[in-house]
Amino acid sequence: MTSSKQQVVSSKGEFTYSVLSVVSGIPVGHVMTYREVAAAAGRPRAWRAVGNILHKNYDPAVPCHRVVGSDGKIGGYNRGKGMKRKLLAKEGVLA
DNA sequence: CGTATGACGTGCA
DNA sequence: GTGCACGCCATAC
Repeated sequence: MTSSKQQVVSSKGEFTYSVLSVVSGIPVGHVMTYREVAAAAGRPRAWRAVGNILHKNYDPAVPCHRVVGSDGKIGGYNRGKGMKRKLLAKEGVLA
């Protein structure tokens, strides 16, 4: 395969790519906290950046609505906090 | 390049 | 029980 490196990562850090990958891999009916996602991405101390990444990431393939705070509380959502809450309730994650 | 922010988390008063 | 302040990482401007 040719040589050199291919920039398969869209111009973003490896950490961002991992976070999006992990979030997109969350099964329906299950939620992960920002801390868990950051840990799964390889930076258990970067949950703060995870929120930033999701906030800037408008990728529909990333169910950021399955990512909640440590209290299982909804933080925010690039499409509307109400929408996130509705999606969680629909999946049975939220009462 | 450097600065400031951000969808947070935790501890302490 | 509640509120305030600090710390941490990465991104974007």
